[in-house]
Amino acid sequence: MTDINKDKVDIFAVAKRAKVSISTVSRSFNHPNLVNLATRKKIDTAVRKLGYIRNRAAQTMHGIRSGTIGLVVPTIDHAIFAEVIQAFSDSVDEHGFTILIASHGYDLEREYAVLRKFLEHRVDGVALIGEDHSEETYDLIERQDIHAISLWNYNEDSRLSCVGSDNKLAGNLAAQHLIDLGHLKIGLVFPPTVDNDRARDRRNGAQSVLTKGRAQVYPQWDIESTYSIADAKDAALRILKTEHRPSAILCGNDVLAMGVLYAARSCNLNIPEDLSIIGIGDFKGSNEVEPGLTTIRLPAREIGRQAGEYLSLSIIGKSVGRRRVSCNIELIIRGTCKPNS
Amino acid sequence: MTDINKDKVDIFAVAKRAKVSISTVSRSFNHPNLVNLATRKKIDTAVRKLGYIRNRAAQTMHGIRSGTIGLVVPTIDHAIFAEVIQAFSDSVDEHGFTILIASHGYDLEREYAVLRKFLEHRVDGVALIGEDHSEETYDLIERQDIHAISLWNYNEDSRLSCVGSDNKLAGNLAAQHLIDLGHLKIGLVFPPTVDNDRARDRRNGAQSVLTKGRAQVYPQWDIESTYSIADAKDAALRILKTEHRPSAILCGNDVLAMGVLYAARSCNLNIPEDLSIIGIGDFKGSNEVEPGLTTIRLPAREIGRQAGEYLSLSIIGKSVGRRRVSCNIELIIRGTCKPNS
DNA sequence: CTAATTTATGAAAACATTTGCAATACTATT
DNA sequence: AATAGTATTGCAAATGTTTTCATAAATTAG
Repeated sequence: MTDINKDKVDIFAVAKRAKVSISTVSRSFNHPNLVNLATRKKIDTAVRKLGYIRNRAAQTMHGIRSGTIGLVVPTIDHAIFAEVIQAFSDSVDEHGFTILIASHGYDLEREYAVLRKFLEHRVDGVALIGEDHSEETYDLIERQDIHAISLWNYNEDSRLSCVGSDNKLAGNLAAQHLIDLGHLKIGLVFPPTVDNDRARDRRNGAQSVLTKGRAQVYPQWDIESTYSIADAKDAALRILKTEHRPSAILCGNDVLAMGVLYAARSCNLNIPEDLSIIGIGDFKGSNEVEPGLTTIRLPAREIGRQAGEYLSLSIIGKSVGRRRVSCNIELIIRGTCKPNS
Repeated sequence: MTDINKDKVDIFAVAKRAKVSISTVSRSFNHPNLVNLATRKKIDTAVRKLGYIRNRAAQTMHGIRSGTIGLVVPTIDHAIFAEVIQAFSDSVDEHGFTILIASHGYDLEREYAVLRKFLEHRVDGVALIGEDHSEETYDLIERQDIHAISLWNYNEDSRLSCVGSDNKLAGNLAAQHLIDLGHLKIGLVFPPTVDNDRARDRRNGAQSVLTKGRAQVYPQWDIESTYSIADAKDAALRILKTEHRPSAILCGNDVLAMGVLYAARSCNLNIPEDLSIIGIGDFKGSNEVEPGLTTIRLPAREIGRQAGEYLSLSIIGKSVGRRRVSCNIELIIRGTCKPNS
């Protein structure tokens, strides 16, 4: 077999084998134009024979970028975050970055801990979801002066650069659609809003329009459900089984809306004849359910892509300063809402 | 404010401020029992005041583990991989590892490139999905002698350690269930099987049972669909619209089954009266759809968790050698299949 | 044919740590 | 009080690179 020098395949081994100095080897990687083609070839074959792989840790020590970006999400296992993560990852990948990822399960203390860990790894930048973070977290980011960006929510007063959509507006639009259709008895299914600005904004946005529109939201129609179809279905069953039920239900996101839809079906209610349902998000599958889910589309992939792009450029130095990008949202009318009769 | 020495908060700065040598500072982190409590406290306050964060890159250069594990997946944006990733991440996190993640979009060349990149970052271990990898990839893993594990598929002859389920058996079980119910005209909706051993195994598993059971699978009922509800729905519509349609459809995974379910609904077919549907996976929501999806449960979280645990231990040195873990699968009977009349 | 460039290479310092070894100070034992 | 041990600390070498500076060789110009 090729003689792999089992012990220590470092730049010295390569240099020795190629009969040049380590400086030349290093140069042939970093500034190939400064080294003679012939020697470069010698080095190349040595690298190949030895199976040498550069050590980024050693490079990082020279102030050279680590080539990593830390991404902290509440949870990976969400239809919606998965989509953002994918787009973000693809986008930074194009600039040569690799992502370190960790989830904190909606626990801001853990988020802080994760961020610290990332900084130990000397990530070149970090991306967080939303704007609810502990003061310690914001402090750390500012003190360490690290490139940072907040994804998913847009806020013109954001403390960090942000790329996202206006979740309050999303709530507004959803509620307005129901009001426009003449619904006045409206149920609400939302996830917990503590430490979750996105959900909070949507909820507030919806509430304010409903109040203005003189809609009724009886407390027993106002239900909290974790992000899970199963939970939402259970929650919805509680609303729907009361004899006095709303004519429409507004959901904090499409997964919850799916749960409500299934709950309705299991109660033998026809959608949208007996109940209108509107979601927020426009997740995969929302278009395909029968009937198609009426919802507010949030451009997840677009947000991930733009955030990755901006953060990369900002690290590379081609873009500077804070920036706030608002990604458009829109009402997608499908089959789960109809005018109230 | 606290005086953060903007330029260079390294171990020297801490040492200086705490009036000790850098060795002592280093020791107080790595072997706290070797340093006096009083000095440890001095160091601690210095660290706090300066906002010092250790540099793992520098540590890594001493043969100390980097504390990272590379996870290479075909795509992050899949209900099922998201779940595995989450469980894997949580599991390795408990041992202090952080994951580097990248997707290759079912392109094995890219997978190899990603693996190389991970090795440059000196990950302590890598996890790959399935067993279809390029020879180069396997080669690299063996040559670099890095801790590696393959997730998701179980195979007693696997080249790497593996934690997963027997996908062939999953196919067997699904097909057998349909045969047991008396179905003989069966449609198939599967994802592309090139470079995807999981899908291939399921398909082969299903086929062999169907053949043995003398079921008919006309070519026009044997459809390929990418992993997407939308695609699967379209594909299914093509099968269902022919006058001569199967009495049951077996799907390569639950997402595809969902698509088929919606397609059936949009054709006004009653499930399971007019058509039986069986999936593989038991994803989130499969239980909640109406009717609940009959499927083969693959324990995604369990696989992720066990893989993370095993890989961590193997890196830490508490476990050695190849190991193959088979996670149980089971038929989950819900509402989408009924005996053929 | 010599001087002035340009091209190609190597030596050594720098990067931020860890750790083996040696030195010092303190405590317990006889 | 002297000896042996133990606890605590510092010095300096080592880790795997990159990069500055210096030097040597090759090329071009005059």
